[in-house]
Amino acid sequence: MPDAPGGQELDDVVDGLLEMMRRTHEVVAGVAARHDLTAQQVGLLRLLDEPVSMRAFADELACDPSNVTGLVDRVERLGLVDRIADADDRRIRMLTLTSKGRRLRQRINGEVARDLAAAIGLRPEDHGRVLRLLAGLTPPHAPSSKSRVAR
Amino acid sequence: MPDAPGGQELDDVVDGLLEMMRRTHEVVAGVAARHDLTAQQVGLLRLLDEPVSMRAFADELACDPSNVTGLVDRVERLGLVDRIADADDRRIRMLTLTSKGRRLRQRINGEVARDLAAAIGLRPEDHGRVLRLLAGLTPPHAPSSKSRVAR
DNA sequence: CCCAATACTTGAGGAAGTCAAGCTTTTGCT
DNA sequence: AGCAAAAGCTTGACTTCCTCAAGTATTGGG
Repeated sequence: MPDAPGGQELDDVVDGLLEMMRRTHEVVAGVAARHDLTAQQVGLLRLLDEPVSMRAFADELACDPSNVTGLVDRVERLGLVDRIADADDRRIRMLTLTSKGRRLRQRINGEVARDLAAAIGLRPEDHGRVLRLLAGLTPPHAPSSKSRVAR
Repeated sequence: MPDAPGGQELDDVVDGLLEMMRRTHEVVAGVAARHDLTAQQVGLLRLLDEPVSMRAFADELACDPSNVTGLVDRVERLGLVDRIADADDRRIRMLTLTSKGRRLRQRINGEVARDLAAAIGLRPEDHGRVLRLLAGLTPPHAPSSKSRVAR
């Protein structure tokens, strides 16, 4: 028994979370496919509520900025977002939903919610419990300071 | 107001779940990187407890069999799995962990559990609550202790 | 005024995924 | 038995996602 106390329980929790992650991803990919998008493109739409610079977006995604360039290239080609030049700083391009993008985002958010609830068997009376749990977990998020990550 | 009752709550739950899944994925990717693997390769190791045919594995991953070919090519090159010919049906290749693969799997499972617990602020006294929740949700799978995958 | 840092893009390259087409082996039908 | 269909796997072409290194344009501090 080399396990720390609660090791078996922890393993079960991990298994459950990973299984849930797998299913969640399938749901998102399914909704995406229905609209001829990829899961990442749906993620981008979900994340993009108000305009954001490419840089900030890369930070949010915790990925390289050049990745965002490609991501945005593709959704821009679909007419879902625009790169709007910032008046004060001409280096900056603000990602902005087009009206088409805004409409699609709305629609997709609804479908994700519906399908996810169905996929994991989430019933309205569970909402409170899940919310309380999620609030209790996942504390480590920065208050608001721009955390600059030395890499 | 096209929203169903509880729509706002549902949206919050969905946001929270997706955020949690994002973090979970980061943890897995982090552990993977530490061992010069990709997140999918870690997923493969986690999933591969006992030998399984390529076909069955593709089903488990809900992906095209040709994808499994590539996936396995790469971990095989690393000496983590073998393709073992089935004696009864020579079309079938059984994916099997090498001893090196088995050792690494053990190690990685531990690290994922540790890092995931840290990343979402999971404390031992939460295990029960989370387990109950995960069991209550995600109905479409066998009740499980050691999940029997009879297919 | 200059040069260092910032914001973004480009290009090369790998991993992961899909589809269509192929090969080998098994199975089912008559 | 014999043969066609189906099953299991691989290959090749193609896309997306992702990283790193390098390049361009813009800004801002000394």
